[in-house]
Amino acid sequence: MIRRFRGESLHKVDAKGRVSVPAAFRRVLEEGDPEFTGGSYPNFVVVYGGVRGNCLEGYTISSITKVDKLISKLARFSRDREILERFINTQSTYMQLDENGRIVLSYRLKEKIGIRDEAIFAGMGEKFQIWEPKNYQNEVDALDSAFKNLSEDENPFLKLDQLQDL
Amino acid sequence: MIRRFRGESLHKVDAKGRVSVPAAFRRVLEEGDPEFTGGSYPNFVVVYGGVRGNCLEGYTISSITKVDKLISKLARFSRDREILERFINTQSTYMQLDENGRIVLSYRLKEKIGIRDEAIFAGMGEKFQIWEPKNYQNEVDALDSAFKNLSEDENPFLKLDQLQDL
DNA sequence: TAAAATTCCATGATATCCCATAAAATGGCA
DNA sequence: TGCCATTTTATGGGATATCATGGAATTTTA
Repeated sequence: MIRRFRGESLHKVDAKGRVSVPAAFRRVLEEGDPEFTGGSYPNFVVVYGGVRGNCLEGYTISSITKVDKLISKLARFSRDREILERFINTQSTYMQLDENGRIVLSYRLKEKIGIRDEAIFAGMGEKFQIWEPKNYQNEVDALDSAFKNLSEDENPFLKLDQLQDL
Repeated sequence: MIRRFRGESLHKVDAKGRVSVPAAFRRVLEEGDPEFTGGSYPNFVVVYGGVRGNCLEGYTISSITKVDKLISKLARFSRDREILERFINTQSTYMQLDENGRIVLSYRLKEKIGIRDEAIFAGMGEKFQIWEPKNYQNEVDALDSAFKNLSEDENPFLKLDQLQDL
């Protein structure tokens, strides 16, 4: 089975910025790090810039490697490549779980997404997101109402099955 | 794992031009120098000419070697090759980290990119850039607005997914 | 030999490691 | 199926190592 990031949970962020990564997510990070062995702790990548400036996004090594390889196919000095590198490499950082399954959010990262002493982790399949709780609730509400306002043929659930037919 | 240059950080440049290279970048430089051993300090290459005259670009030995090989494929006396060699070979220099993980930016280099007493290091995957902070902010803003003004089918993120299909 | 560059040492700040504990989840097993 | 033993999690505190930076001493070089 290829595990995916699923579920949401709330965690304390202590004075040093340490926060536990949900245990279920750790399993996915371990599977997604080719160099992970029982004795070590998995590496992964956190992207903090990009389209959504209000949350952090965590990627396994193998899924970010896929993205990196695609970017490397673009012409070395092209504007497109520059934009993507800026969003995906410049505005990201490697992280490693510590022995207790935690990571450290630097002051800069906390500030970026408005986190003080609590964080919400949300599974998004191939990636997960880290949100400040209030912002997260707003995001959920916004998505909810956006969905309700869609017409029948805009319904993404229905589009899913159309994709399958191709 | 093949580490890539990720993240951005601000560092002081002292009167002698010394500046710390971000610790995370040092690891990449070490991995990218075939001759690096535990006891030594990694060599790498800084390009100061190139497409953008307003920042320096740092390459690991192995990634600059890739670029060199690409250039070598061009016809020996072609204008293209001459131009590229001028930018990548002539306008570049070898550097080595000192024991504290610093490099020295000569007066000439600092002047070239307008640096006084602070520098921003930005990870760009296979290379990293060194910027004067204000110029860097301008560049980021310019990229941001360039990105925002793109039409749907010009979006480099979406182009990535199309690449995936190839 | 004076200026410039390089090496060596010092230090405060930050990040990392290591241990401790309580709560929760898991797993027998009668 | 109810209870206890064991493991896993979530969280905190203190010790230690690394990092960023400055200054002095030494070497190079022009």
